[in-house]
Amino acid sequence: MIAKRAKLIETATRLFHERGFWDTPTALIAREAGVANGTLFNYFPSKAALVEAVYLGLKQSWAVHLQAAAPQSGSVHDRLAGYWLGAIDWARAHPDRHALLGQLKLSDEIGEGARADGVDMFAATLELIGEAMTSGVIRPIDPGLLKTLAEAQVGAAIQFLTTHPESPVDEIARTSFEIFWRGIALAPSGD
Amino acid sequence: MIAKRAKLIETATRLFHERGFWDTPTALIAREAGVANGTLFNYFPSKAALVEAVYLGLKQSWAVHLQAAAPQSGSVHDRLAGYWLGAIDWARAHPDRHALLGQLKLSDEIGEGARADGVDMFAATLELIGEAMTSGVIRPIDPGLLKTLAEAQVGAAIQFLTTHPESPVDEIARTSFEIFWRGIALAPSGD
DNA sequence: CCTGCAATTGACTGATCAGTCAGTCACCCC
DNA sequence: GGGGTGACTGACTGATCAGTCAATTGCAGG
Repeated sequence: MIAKRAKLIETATRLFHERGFWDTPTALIAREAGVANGTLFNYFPSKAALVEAVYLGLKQSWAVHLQAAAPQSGSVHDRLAGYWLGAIDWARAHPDRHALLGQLKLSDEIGEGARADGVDMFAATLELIGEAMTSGVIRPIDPGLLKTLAEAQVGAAIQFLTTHPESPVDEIARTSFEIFWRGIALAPSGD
Repeated sequence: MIAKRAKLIETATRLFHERGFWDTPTALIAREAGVANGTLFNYFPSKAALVEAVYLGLKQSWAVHLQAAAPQSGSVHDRLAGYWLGAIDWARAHPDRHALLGQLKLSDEIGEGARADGVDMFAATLELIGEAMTSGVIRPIDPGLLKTLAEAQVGAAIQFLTTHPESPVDEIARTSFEIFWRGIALAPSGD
Protein backbone atom coordinates (compact mmCIF):
# COMPACT_ATOMS: atom_id res chain seq x y z
CA MET A 1 0.00 0.00 0.00
CA ILE A 2 1.56 3.23 -1.14
CA ALA A 3 -1.00 5.14 0.87
CA LYS A 4 0.63 3.99 4.09
CA ARG A 5 3.86 5.69 3.27
CA ALA A 6 2.02 8.86 2.38
CA LYS A 7 -0.03 8.64 5.53
CA LEU A 8 3.13 8.37 7.60
CA ILE A 9 4.63 11.43 5.93
CA GLU A 10 1.44 13.39 6.35
CA THR A 11 1.09 12.44 10.00
CA ALA A 12 4.73 13.17 10.69
CA THR A 13 4.39 16.57 9.05
CA ARG A 14 1.50 17.46 11.31
CA LEU A 15 3.14 16.16 14.48
CA PHE A 16 6.50 17.72 13.70
CA HIS A 17 4.79 21.05 13.48
CA GLU A 18 2.68 20.55 16.59
CA ARG A 19 5.50 19.31 18.82
CA GLY A 20 8.75 20.01 17.03
CA PHE A 21 10.44 17.06 15.37
CA TRP A 22 12.85 16.41 18.22
CA ASP A 23 9.97 15.85 20.57
CA THR A 24 8.01 13.58 18.30
CA PRO A 25 8.75 9.90 18.95
CA THR A 26 8.47 7.55 16.02
CA ALA A 27 6.07 5.45 18.09
CA LEU A 28 3.62 8.36 18.23
CA ILE A 29 3.84 8.98 14.51
CA ALA A 30 3.14 5.32 13.82
CA ARG A 31 0.22 5.21 16.24
CA GLU A 32 -1.41 8.34 14.86
CA ALA A 33 -0.93 7.11 11.33
CA GLY A 34 -2.74 3.92 12.32
CA VAL A 35 0.14 1.52 11.84
CA ALA A 36 2.40 -0.38 14.18
CA ASN A 37 5.64 0.94 15.48
CA GLY A 38 7.69 -1.44 13.41
CA THR A 39 5.85 -0.70 10.20
CA LEU A 40 7.28 2.77 10.12
CA PHE A 41 10.70 1.21 9.79
CA ASN A 42 9.57 -0.89 6.85
CA TYR A 43 9.00 2.32 4.93
CA PHE A 44 11.84 4.41 6.32
CA PRO A 45 15.15 2.92 7.40
CA SER A 46 15.52 5.50 10.15
CA LYS A 47 13.81 8.49 11.68
CA ALA A 48 16.19 10.74 9.75
CA ALA A 49 14.94 9.24 6.49
CA LEU A 50 11.38 10.05 7.49
CA VAL A 51 12.32 13.61 8.35
CA GLU A 52 13.97 13.92 4.96
CA ALA A 53 10.86 12.61 3.21
CA VAL A 54 8.78 15.17 5.07
CA TYR A 55 11.15 17.90 3.97
CA LEU A 56 11.05 16.88 0.34
CA GLY A 57 7.28 16.56 0.46
CA LEU A 58 6.88 20.09 1.75
CA LYS A 59 9.28 21.51 -0.77
CA GLN A 60 7.56 19.76 -3.61
CA SER A 61 4.13 20.89 -2.49
CA TRP A 62 5.40 24.43 -2.52
CA ALA A 63 7.05 24.09 -5.90
CA VAL A 64 3.89 22.63 -7.45
CA HIS A 65 1.79 25.48 -6.15
CA LEU A 66 4.34 27.96 -7.39
CA GLN A 67 4.49 26.47 -10.84
CA ALA A 68 0.71 26.64 -11.10
CA ALA A 69 0.52 30.22 -9.86
CA ALA A 70 3.16 31.78 -12.08
CA PRO A 71 2.15 33.08 -15.50
CA GLN A 72 4.01 31.38 -18.33
CA SER A 73 4.18 34.48 -20.46
CA GLY A 74 4.29 38.25 -20.06
CA SER A 75 7.05 40.60 -19.03
CA VAL A 76 9.85 39.42 -16.79
CA HIS A 77 8.54 41.75 -14.13
CA ASP A 78 5.09 40.18 -14.22
CA ARG A 79 6.29 36.62 -14.36
CA LEU A 80 8.70 37.10 -11.49
CA ALA A 81 5.94 38.84 -9.56
CA GLY A 82 3.76 35.81 -10.22
CA TYR A 83 6.28 33.51 -8.60
CA TRP A 84 6.71 35.95 -5.75
CA LEU A 85 3.03 36.30 -4.96
CA GLY A 86 2.47 32.59 -5.50
CA ALA A 87 5.14 31.72 -3.00
CA ILE A 88 3.68 34.04 -0.39
CA ASP A 89 0.26 32.67 -1.18
CA TRP A 90 1.29 29.13 -0.43
CA ALA A 91 2.97 30.12 2.80
CA ARG A 92 -0.14 32.03 3.89
CA ALA A 93 -2.34 29.06 3.07
CA HIS A 94 -0.05 26.68 4.97
CA PRO A 95 1.74 28.69 7.65
CA ASP A 96 2.50 25.54 9.64
CA ARG A 97 4.10 23.84 6.67
CA HIS A 98 6.13 26.90 5.86
CA ALA A 99 7.39 27.23 9.42
CA LEU A 100 8.36 23.57 9.48
CA LEU A 101 10.13 23.88 6.15
CA GLY A 102 12.21 26.71 7.53
CA GLN A 103 13.25 24.66 10.52
CA LEU A 104 14.03 21.57 8.50
CA LYS A 105 16.12 23.46 6.00
CA LEU A 106 18.54 24.50 8.72
CA SER A 107 18.51 21.28 10.66
CA ASP A 108 21.43 18.90 10.55
CA GLU A 109 18.98 16.11 9.92
CA ILE A 110 18.66 16.99 6.24
CA GLY A 111 21.46 15.51 4.19
CA GLU A 112 23.15 17.27 1.34
CA GLY A 113 21.40 15.02 -1.13
CA ALA A 114 17.91 15.98 -0.07
CA ARG A 115 18.81 19.62 0.08
CA ALA A 116 20.17 19.51 -3.44
CA ASP A 117 17.05 17.70 -4.63
CA GLY A 118 15.13 20.74 -3.64
CA VAL A 119 17.35 23.06 -5.61
CA ASP A 120 16.08 22.35 -9.07
CA MET A 121 12.50 22.71 -7.97
CA PHE A 122 13.10 26.38 -8.40
CA ALA A 123 15.07 25.97 -11.57
CA ALA A 124 12.42 27.82 -13.53
CA THR A 125 12.95 31.02 -11.56
CA LEU A 126 16.67 30.73 -12.05
CA GLU A 127 16.18 30.38 -15.78
CA LEU A 128 13.89 33.37 -15.84
CA ILE A 129 16.49 35.43 -14.05
CA GLY A 130 19.22 34.36 -16.44
CA GLU A 131 17.05 35.19 -19.40
CA ALA A 132 16.20 38.61 -18.04
CA MET A 133 19.82 39.36 -17.40
CA THR A 134 21.04 38.58 -20.89
CA SER A 135 18.20 40.59 -22.38
CA GLY A 136 19.27 43.56 -20.28
CA VAL A 137 16.15 43.95 -18.19
CA ILE A 138 17.93 43.47 -14.91
CA ARG A 139 21.41 44.22 -13.73
CA PRO A 140 24.22 41.76 -14.23
CA ILE A 141 24.53 40.05 -10.86
CA ASP A 142 25.52 36.51 -10.00
CA PRO A 143 22.28 34.57 -10.58
CA GLY A 144 22.93 32.38 -7.57
CA LEU A 145 23.19 35.43 -5.36
CA LEU A 146 20.06 36.87 -6.86
CA LYS A 147 18.15 33.69 -6.22
CA THR A 148 19.35 33.54 -2.63
CA LEU A 149 18.37 37.16 -2.08
CA ALA A 150 14.97 36.65 -3.66
CA GLU A 151 14.18 33.59 -1.57
CA ALA A 152 15.22 35.39 1.57
CA GLN A 153 13.10 38.40 0.68
CA VAL A 154 10.07 36.23 0.09
CA GLY A 155 10.72 34.47 3.36
CA ALA A 156 11.00 37.79 5.16
CA ALA A 157 7.70 39.00 3.77
CA ILE A 158 6.06 35.79 4.96
CA GLN A 159 7.67 36.12 8.34
CA PHE A 160 6.40 39.66 8.65
CA LEU A 161 2.91 38.61 7.69
CA THR A 162 3.02 35.83 10.24
CA THR A 163 4.08 38.11 13.07
CA HIS A 164 1.69 40.85 11.95
CA PRO A 165 -1.49 38.96 11.06
CA GLU A 166 -3.51 42.13 10.74
CA SER A 167 -1.42 43.43 7.86
CA PRO A 168 -2.85 43.53 4.35
CA VAL A 169 -1.37 40.43 2.75
CA ASP A 170 -1.55 41.58 -0.81
CA GLU A 171 -0.04 44.96 -0.14
CA ILE A 172 2.87 43.56 1.83
CA ALA A 173 3.48 40.98 -0.86
CA ARG A 174 3.52 43.58 -3.60
CA THR A 175 5.58 46.04 -1.62
CA SER A 176 8.24 43.47 -0.87
CA PHE A 177 8.39 42.49 -4.51
CA GLU A 178 8.64 46.05 -5.75
CA ILE A 179 11.48 46.78 -3.36
CA PHE A 180 13.34 43.81 -4.73
CA TRP A 181 12.51 44.62 -8.30
CA ARG A 182 13.67 48.20 -8.03
CA GLY A 183 16.85 46.81 -6.55
CA ILE A 184 17.67 44.61 -9.50
CA ALA A 185 16.00 46.29 -12.49
CA LEU A 186 18.02 48.34 -14.89
CA ALA A 187 15.16 50.41 -16.23
CA PRO A 188 13.07 52.18 -13.62
CA SER A 189 9.79 50.35 -13.07
CA GLY A 190 6.73 52.39 -13.83
CA ASP A 191 5.47 53.06 -10.31
CA MET B 1 32.96 32.20 40.30
CA ILE B 2 31.29 34.10 37.49
CA ALA B 3 33.86 32.67 35.09
CA LYS B 4 32.34 29.22 35.50
CA ARG B 5 29.02 30.33 34.08
CA ALA B 6 30.75 32.00 31.17
CA LYS B 7 32.89 28.94 30.58
CA LEU B 8 29.77 26.77 30.41
CA ILE B 9 28.14 29.08 27.87
CA GLU B 10 31.29 29.22 25.78
CA THR B 11 31.73 25.46 25.84
CA ALA B 12 28.08 24.86 25.06
CA THR B 13 28.29 27.25 22.13
CA ARG B 14 31.20 25.34 20.67
CA LEU B 15 29.67 21.92 21.22
CA PHE B 16 26.25 22.96 19.97
CA HIS B 17 27.86 23.99 16.74
CA GLU B 18 30.03 20.90 16.45
CA ARG B 19 27.29 18.39 17.19
CA GLY B 20 23.99 20.21 16.99
CA PHE B 21 22.36 21.07 20.28
CA TRP B 22 20.03 18.11 20.31
CA ASP B 23 22.96 15.75 20.23
CA THR B 24 24.93 17.47 22.92
CA PRO B 25 24.32 15.98 26.37
CA THR B 26 24.64 18.27 29.35
CA ALA B 27 27.12 15.81 30.82
CA LEU B 28 29.48 16.43 27.92
CA ILE B 29 29.17 20.18 28.20
CA ALA B 30 29.97 20.00 31.88
CA ARG B 31 32.94 17.71 31.37
CA GLU B 32 34.45 19.82 28.60
CA ALA B 33 33.94 22.95 30.65
CA GLY B 34 35.87 21.26 33.45
CA VAL B 35 33.06 21.07 35.98
CA ALA B 36 30.89 18.29 37.32
CA ASN B 37 27.62 17.28 35.79
CA GLY B 38 25.61 18.67 38.65
CA THR B 39 27.40 22.01 38.69
CA LEU B 40 25.85 22.90 35.36
CA PHE B 41 22.47 22.75 37.03
CA ASN B 42 23.60 25.13 39.73
CA TYR B 43 24.05 27.77 37.08
CA PHE B 44 21.18 26.87 34.78
CA PRO B 45 17.93 25.36 36.04
CA SER B 46 17.54 23.30 32.89
CA LYS B 47 19.17 22.57 29.58
CA ALA B 48 16.69 24.90 27.92
CA ALA B 49 17.91 27.75 30.11
CA LEU B 50 21.47 27.08 29.01
CA VAL B 51 20.43 27.05 25.37
CA GLU B 52 18.71 30.36 25.90
CA ALA B 53 21.80 31.83 27.51
CA VAL B 54 23.87 30.68 24.54
CA TYR B 55 21.38 32.32 22.20
CA LEU B 56 21.45 35.63 24.03
CA GLY B 57 25.23 35.52 24.23
CA LEU B 58 25.54 35.11 20.49
CA LYS B 59 23.05 37.82 19.73
CA GLN B 60 24.77 40.23 22.09
CA SER B 61 28.17 39.49 20.64
CA TRP B 62 26.80 40.30 17.22
CA ALA B 63 25.09 43.46 18.38
CA VAL B 64 28.25 44.71 20.09
CA HIS B 65 30.30 44.15 16.96
CA LEU B 66 27.66 45.87 14.90
CA GLN B 67 27.50 48.88 17.15
CA ALA B 68 31.25 49.25 16.97
CA ALA B 69 31.39 48.89 13.20
CA ALA B 70 28.68 51.34 12.24
CA PRO B 71 29.58 54.99 11.76
CA GLN B 72 27.72 57.29 14.11
CA SER B 73 27.45 60.08 11.56
CA GLY B 74 27.30 60.56 7.83
CA SER B 75 24.51 60.02 5.32
CA VAL B 76 21.77 57.55 5.97
CA HIS B 77 23.09 55.51 3.08
CA ASP B 78 26.55 55.30 4.58
CA ARG B 79 25.40 54.61 8.10
CA LEU B 80 23.05 51.86 6.99
CA ALA B 81 25.81 50.44 4.82
CA GLY B 82 28.03 50.46 7.89
CA TYR B 83 25.58 48.28 9.78
CA TRP B 84 25.15 46.07 6.76
CA LEU B 85 28.84 45.45 6.19
CA GLY B 86 29.46 45.15 9.90
CA ALA B 87 26.85 42.43 10.21
CA ILE B 88 28.31 40.47 7.34
CA ASP B 89 31.75 41.02 8.78
CA TRP B 90 30.81 39.42 12.07
CA ALA B 91 29.18 36.49 10.38
CA ARG B 92 32.26 35.94 8.22
CA ALA B 93 34.51 36.11 11.25
CA HIS B 94 32.34 33.65 13.18
CA PRO B 95 30.55 31.47 10.65
CA ASP B 96 29.91 28.79 13.26
CA ARG B 97 28.30 31.25 15.63
CA HIS B 98 26.18 32.70 12.89
CA ALA B 99 24.96 29.29 11.77
CA LEU B 100 24.12 28.36 15.32
CA LEU B 101 22.27 31.63 15.84
CA GLY B 102 20.14 30.91 12.81
CA GLN B 103 19.21 27.50 14.12
CA LEU B 104 18.47 28.72 17.62
CA LYS B 105 16.30 31.57 16.42
CA LEU B 106 13.91 29.11 14.80
CA SER B 107 14.08 26.47 17.48
CA ASP B 108 11.20 25.95 19.86
CA GLU B 109 13.71 25.95 22.67
CA ILE B 110 13.94 29.73 22.69
CA GLY B 111 11.16 31.30 24.70
CA GLU B 112 9.37 34.46 23.69
CA GLY B 113 11.14 36.37 26.42
CA ALA B 114 14.60 35.64 25.17
CA ARG B 115 13.62 36.33 21.59
CA ALA B 116 12.17 39.69 22.57
CA ASP B 117 15.31 40.52 24.53
CA GLY B 118 17.17 40.33 21.31
CA VAL B 119 14.83 42.67 19.53
CA ASP B 120 16.04 45.94 20.93
CA MET B 121 19.63 45.04 20.23
CA PHE B 122 18.90 46.31 16.76
CA ALA B 123 16.86 49.24 17.93
CA ALA B 124 19.45 51.63 16.55
CA THR B 125 18.91 50.45 12.99
CA LEU B 126 15.17 50.81 13.42
CA GLU B 127 15.62 54.37 14.62
CA LEU B 128 17.85 55.14 11.70
CA ILE B 129 15.25 53.82 9.31
CA GLY B 130 12.49 55.87 10.92
CA GLU B 131 14.62 58.97 10.79
CA ALA B 132 15.43 58.47 7.13
CA MET B 133 11.80 57.96 6.28
CA THR B 134 10.56 61.16 7.87
CA SER B 135 13.35 63.13 6.23
CA GLY B 136 12.27 61.75 2.87
CA VAL B 137 15.41 59.88 1.96
CA ILE B 138 13.68 56.55 1.70
CA ARG B 139 10.20 55.50 0.71
CA PRO B 140 7.42 55.37 3.26
CA ILE B 141 7.18 51.70 4.14
CA ASP B 142 6.27 50.03 7.40
CA PRO B 143 9.54 50.21 9.38
CA GLY B 144 8.95 46.78 10.82
CA LEU B 145 8.67 45.31 7.36
CA LEU B 146 11.76 47.15 6.27
CA LYS B 147 13.74 45.85 9.19
CA THR B 148 12.60 42.29 8.53
CA LEU B 149 13.51 42.59 4.87
CA ALA B 150 16.89 44.07 5.70
CA GLU B 151 17.78 41.36 8.18
CA ALA B 152 16.75 38.69 5.71
CA GLN B 153 18.81 40.27 2.97
CA VAL B 154 21.87 40.40 5.18
CA GLY B 155 21.28 36.79 6.15
CA ALA B 156 20.97 35.81 2.52
CA ALA B 157 24.23 37.49 1.60
CA ILE B 158 25.94 35.64 4.43
CA GLN B 159 24.38 32.38 3.36
CA PHE B 160 25.59 32.91 -0.18
CA LEU B 161 29.09 33.67 1.01
CA THR B 162 29.06 30.54 3.14
CA THR B 163 27.99 28.29 0.29
CA HIS B 164 30.33 30.05 -2.16
CA PRO B 165 33.51 30.53 -0.16
CA GLU B 166 35.48 31.59 -3.20
CA SER B 167 33.32 34.67 -3.77
CA PRO B 168 34.71 38.13 -3.09
CA VAL B 169 33.26 38.95 0.32
CA ASP B 170 33.38 42.68 0.02
CA GLU B 171 31.82 42.79 -3.41
CA ILE B 172 28.96 40.51 -2.46
CA ALA B 173 28.35 42.50 0.69
CA ARG B 174 28.24 45.78 -1.20
CA THR B 175 26.15 44.41 -4.04
CA SER B 176 23.55 43.02 -1.67
CA PHE B 177 23.38 46.33 0.12
CA GLU B 178 23.06 48.36 -3.06
CA ILE B 179 20.22 46.16 -4.28
CA PHE B 180 18.41 46.77 -1.05
CA TRP B 181 19.18 50.45 -1.01
CA ARG B 182 17.96 51.01 -4.56
CA GLY B 183 14.82 49.21 -3.51
CA ILE B 184 14.00 51.54 -0.68
CA ALA B 185 15.61 54.86 -1.64
CA LEU B 186 13.51 57.63 -3.05
CA ALA B 187 16.32 59.48 -4.76
CA PRO B 188 18.43 57.40 -7.10
CA SER B 189 21.72 56.47 -5.46
CA GLY B 190 24.75 57.72 -7.28
CA ASP B 191 26.04 54.50 -8.79
C1' DC C 1 41.58 24.93 65.25
C1' DC C 2 36.82 24.89 64.82
C1' DT C 3 32.27 25.91 62.97
C1' DG C 4 29.08 27.01 59.50
C1' DC C 5 27.97 27.74 54.91
C1' DA C 6 27.93 27.72 50.08
C1' DA C 7 29.80 25.79 46.13
C1' DT C 8 30.80 21.62 44.04
C1' DT C 9 30.69 16.83 43.07
C1' DG C 10 29.36 12.53 40.54
C1' DA C 11 26.89 8.30 41.21
C1' DC C 12 22.33 7.42 40.51
C1' DT C 13 17.34 7.36 38.90
C1' DG C 14 13.45 7.32 36.22
C1' DA C 15 12.00 7.97 31.97
C1' DT C 16 12.33 8.06 27.06
C1' DC C 17 13.09 6.25 22.47
C1' DA C 18 15.07 4.47 18.06
C1' DG C 19 15.35 0.47 16.17
C1' DT C 20 14.85 -5.03 16.27
C1' DC C 21 12.88 -9.38 15.43
C1' DA C 22 10.26 -13.50 16.08
C1' DG C 23 6.00 -14.33 15.02
C1' DT C 24 1.15 -13.44 12.80
C1' DC C 25 -1.86 -12.56 9.15
C1' DA C 26 -3.92 -11.67 4.63
C1' DC C 27 -3.69 -12.75 0.12
C1' DC C 28 -2.50 -15.04 -4.17
C1' DC C 29 -1.44 -18.81 -7.21
C1' DC C 30 -1.38 -23.58 -8.10
C1' DG D 1 -7.21 -26.02 0.29
C1' DG D 2 -2.60 -25.50 1.01
C1' DG D 3 1.55 -23.51 0.98
C1' DG D 4 4.43 -19.74 -0.06
C1' DT D 5 5.27 -14.79 0.32
C1' DG D 6 5.90 -10.52 2.23
C1' DA D 7 3.59 -6.86 4.61
C1' DC D 8 2.64 -6.02 9.12
C1' DT D 9 2.82 -6.27 14.22
C1' DG D 10 4.14 -4.77 18.94
C1' DA D 11 6.65 -6.29 22.92
C1' DC D 12 11.20 -5.76 23.91
C1' DT D 13 16.13 -4.09 24.29
C1' DG D 14 19.99 -1.46 24.89
C1' DA D 15 21.37 2.84 25.28
C1' DT D 16 20.97 7.61 26.34
C1' DC D 17 20.16 11.62 29.22
C1' DA D 18 18.13 15.42 32.02
C1' DG D 19 17.93 16.32 36.38
C1' DT D 20 18.57 14.93 41.71
C1' DC D 21 20.69 14.71 46.04
C1' DA D 22 23.52 13.10 49.78
C1' DA D 23 28.14 13.62 50.57
C1' DT D 24 32.42 16.31 50.25
C1' DT D 25 35.36 20.15 49.84
C1' DG D 26 37.17 24.60 50.58
C1' DC D 27 36.90 28.77 52.71
C1' DA D 28 35.83 32.84 55.80
C1' DG D 29 35.34 34.48 60.18
C1' DG D 30 35.85 33.79 65.01
